Amino acid sequence: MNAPISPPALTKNQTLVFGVLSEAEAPVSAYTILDRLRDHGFRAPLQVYRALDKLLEFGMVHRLESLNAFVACAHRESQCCGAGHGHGTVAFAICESCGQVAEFHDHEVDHRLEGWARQKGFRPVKTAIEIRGLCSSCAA
Amino acid sequence: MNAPISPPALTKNQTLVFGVLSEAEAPVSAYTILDRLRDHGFRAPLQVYRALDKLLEFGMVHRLESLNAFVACAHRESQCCGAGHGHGTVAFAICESCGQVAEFHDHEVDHRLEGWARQKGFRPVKTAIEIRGLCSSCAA
DNA sequence: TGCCACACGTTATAGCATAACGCAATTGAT
DNA sequence: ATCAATTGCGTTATGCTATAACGTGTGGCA
Repeated sequence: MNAPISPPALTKNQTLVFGVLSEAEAPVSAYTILDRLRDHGFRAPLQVYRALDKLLEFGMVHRLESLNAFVACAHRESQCCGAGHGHGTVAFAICESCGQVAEFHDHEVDHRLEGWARQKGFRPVKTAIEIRGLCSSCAA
Repeated sequence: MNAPISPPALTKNQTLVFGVLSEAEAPVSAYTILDRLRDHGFRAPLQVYRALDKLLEFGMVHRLESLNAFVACAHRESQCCGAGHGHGTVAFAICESCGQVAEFHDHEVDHRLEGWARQKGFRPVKTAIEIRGLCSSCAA
């Protein structure tokens, strides 16, 4: 369930924004994206936010709530969950030293959170799991 | 582990800010807190943020990352985990219709996330789990 | 042709958070 | 008692994040 909308061809702005996120080594804020695209004609925040909205809708990027920043989705064509994706909630581990983000998901966590919701009659729409800390390199 | 610092006597500003959060039925933004305390002499955002920083440190309030807002901690003197608290990560279910927030924790979720971290050598500092959706009343 | 949906561009504004300065009160060791 | 260190406080200014509201252009399609 909760499958992202299938990605149609991207528009020019969407392509540019996705490109910035794909090349980045760490989450990027909307205003940083704007700055990096000034040479491509970007002038206003809305150009970025509108592209981001669509990319989020397509499931191609994630928003990190605790950072107010964005990353390209790291698990396209990926590992588990059988055909395609449509995995459950994605969790993020964010290194506060080097900024790198690891993306993963865990069925058991999903089940537990779903179980709580079912029991309480809460209908989940979107779940954020973000672990801030130090990655193995930085914790050494 | 991760026990909040024991709460010393609160200062005047901390008491006022905590009062606003305690009486609120839903998360409150820093600027809303400011507005509600203008009659008590609050004039600037920093008065609020400084009090919030301390209350967060004492474990008396939580910040909701996906909302940029704050709530009083709902599980003082509480249910599980044996003596006192010192529970693990707290999760929030946030109703996007009525704004109410339910606070809970789940050991199994904690264990799974800790397990992932241990396996990856990631050292967690603070974890946010926020489920946005509709509460049972609003989903009806 | 006329309508609709959608992306886009621009200006303005709203909302969230902190830097940097200086003063006042408290504590606590000498 | 006094000095120094710490902590909270107040103020001004600034920066970062996000959206409202308006108008233009383009492509599909009855």
